[in-house]
Amino acid sequence: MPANRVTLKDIAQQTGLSTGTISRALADHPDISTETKTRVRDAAQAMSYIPNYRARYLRAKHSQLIALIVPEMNMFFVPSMIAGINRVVQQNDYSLIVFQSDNSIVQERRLAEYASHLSADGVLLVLSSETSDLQHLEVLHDCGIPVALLDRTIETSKYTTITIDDEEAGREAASYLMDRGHTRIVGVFGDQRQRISSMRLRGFRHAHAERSLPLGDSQIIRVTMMDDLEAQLERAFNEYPDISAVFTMTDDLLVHTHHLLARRGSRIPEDVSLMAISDGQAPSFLHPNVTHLRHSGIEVGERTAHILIGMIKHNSDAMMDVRIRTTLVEMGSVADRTRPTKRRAAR
Amino acid sequence: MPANRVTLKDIAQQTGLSTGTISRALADHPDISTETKTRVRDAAQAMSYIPNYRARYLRAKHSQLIALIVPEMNMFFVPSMIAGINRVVQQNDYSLIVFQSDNSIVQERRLAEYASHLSADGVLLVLSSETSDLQHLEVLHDCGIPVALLDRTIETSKYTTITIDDEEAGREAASYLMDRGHTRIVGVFGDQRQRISSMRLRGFRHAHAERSLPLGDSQIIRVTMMDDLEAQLERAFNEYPDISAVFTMTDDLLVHTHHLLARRGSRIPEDVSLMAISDGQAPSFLHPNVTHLRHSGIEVGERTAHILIGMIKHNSDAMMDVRIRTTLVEMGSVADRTRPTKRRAAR
DNA sequence: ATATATTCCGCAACCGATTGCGCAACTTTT
DNA sequence: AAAAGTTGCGCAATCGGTTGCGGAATATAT
Repeated sequence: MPANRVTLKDIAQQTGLSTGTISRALADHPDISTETKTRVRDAAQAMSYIPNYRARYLRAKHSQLIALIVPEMNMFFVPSMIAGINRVVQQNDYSLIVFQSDNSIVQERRLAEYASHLSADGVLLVLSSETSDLQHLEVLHDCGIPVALLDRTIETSKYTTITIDDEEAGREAASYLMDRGHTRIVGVFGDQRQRISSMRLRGFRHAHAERSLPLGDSQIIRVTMMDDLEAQLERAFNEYPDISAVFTMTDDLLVHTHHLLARRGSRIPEDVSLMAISDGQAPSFLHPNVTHLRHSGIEVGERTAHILIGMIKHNSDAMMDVRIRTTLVEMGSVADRTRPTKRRAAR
Repeated sequence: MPANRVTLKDIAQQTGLSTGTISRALADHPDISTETKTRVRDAAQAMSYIPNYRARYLRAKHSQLIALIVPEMNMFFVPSMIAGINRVVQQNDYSLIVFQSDNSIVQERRLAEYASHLSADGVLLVLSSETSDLQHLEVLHDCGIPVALLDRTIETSKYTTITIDDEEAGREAASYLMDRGHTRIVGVFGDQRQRISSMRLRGFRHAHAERSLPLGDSQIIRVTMMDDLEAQLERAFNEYPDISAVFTMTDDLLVHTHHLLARRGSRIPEDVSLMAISDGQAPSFLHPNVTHLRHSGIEVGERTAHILIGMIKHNSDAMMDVRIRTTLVEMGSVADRTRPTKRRAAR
């Protein structure tokens, strides 16, 4: 049953007033007497009136809608990021509409257009892995819809971006390990076409250069297909018997690497130390807990949402480039090789 | 810059036609000549026209919008469920709008109302843990908006529900362990106010009853705060030294339990076997991989979306109760105690 | 050449709510 | 008691499309 919705007109008929009056009464407009207001409100209640936002926002230029486009619903990071965004969005009386691009630029374009069709007030975008330029976002720019890119992005001077300080995180992770006497470290990185990967790798390289440590090709693992990881790890361990630590760039890579290390019988941290960049969830349920540079998905989400809403409210077109720093969380997956005895103190 | 959007009227002015003609031309209406159509399309293209869906759907009674309300963005299950929903939704030219209730019934009510304000064509709902009755959904029912409850739900004869066959899964898990000689099993369950928890526990109990196996109170762990888990586990192991297996009801509980078992030095499966109900992600990156009864989040999402869209299309008010069966995935975390030698074959 | 049928497009109402303007009725001022 | 000011509400335009109906221009039939 379609159950045709009650409209202002229906209430008007019922109460013998005009739709304009009903509208104002419901909106608590000062022009309407208190008496009428309560009468209207009661009638609306009784008839179970439901406002039609599509109609309302047809006149207004805003829709109170913020669109988020993510490449995939990864189990790591994305959920907490969405949670963060959602909180801020709801606090500011917006609604979040989530789209998934399936890592396809075609989809991404389609969704960006769709967001404009819905007249979203702003768009949050985590770029798909296929995306190498931002032309398809001009639709939004043309409509005057503010856009903020977060997490996975590419170089741009046009759009506001909010990212982890990826290069620094990569450098810090490697340095942390080096400080503890690890000189041969395997780095596990993602697809190099993504800025997040190349930057973290750059930092990793940088740390080696700073200390003039050699860095062999096989020490750097670039994972495009997760299936390749095992073979590449084996190759690295074969080529460099002195490997004492592994660094993984993301949670995804961490859990897989952790599993492969366990399978090959490497004890952590006795045989090999492990370190990651993570939001802290995966490290805390792996055993032993994994020392990592933490970036909170919630924080990234919240800050991004704040920034976007700021752009909407102030109609600002200014471009920002926000880098969020990571914090070190030591959890016992890294052995200190500078000290002769490496037994961990019992607590 | 607001950059006032191009409307049909603008194109009409530009081309010297009427808005009605523009609308029909863009919609490929047979009344319009091919020549005019191309002329209009070119003009629209040149002026970078963006249709306004709010206006379009103001007349139509449908919005092509499906709302999903989840209690939280759990890292397990929810992401894959959303992915499944999203795929079907997009395939059918709907858009998915995701809301998060933060496990609060107040939020849930608010969001249900909001969905009606947006005139969503359908609502998908994973109940919050606070929800004990479904009164707050009547808004939707009154508007004729079809609703489907999935995953976490409560008993209802009014709304369509799509769930895992929870009781059967609990029974099967326990039976599987018993078949392998485990007679003292610890079951780790969630909040008993949730149907999903009580049902899985019921199945667990049922399996014990079937074989007339004793089931002590401490064998059943009910986790409301994750912090309590460790103490309860310890108590169980102290009280029943013959515990040989642990069953966890969800991924969440699995990873925490796995971590606690590792910390207390229990080897899996030599010392204690481990089994779960899961969508298969967590079991595959824990070591050893965990044998589990698998329920695909994607499948749940897809089937639910299909059902809801069916309800929308056929304007059906019929209530369904769909149970999705789980499938056993053996991965080596369960030892067979019925055989004298328990060494696993090397591959 | 007149009548009938097509083709192609414009007119205008409509969806549901918002809002500027105007006006009657009532109150207050002089 | 007439003028001025308030109060409370209705009228009607408007947002941006969609669509039934009608009608002019052209093509086809008689």
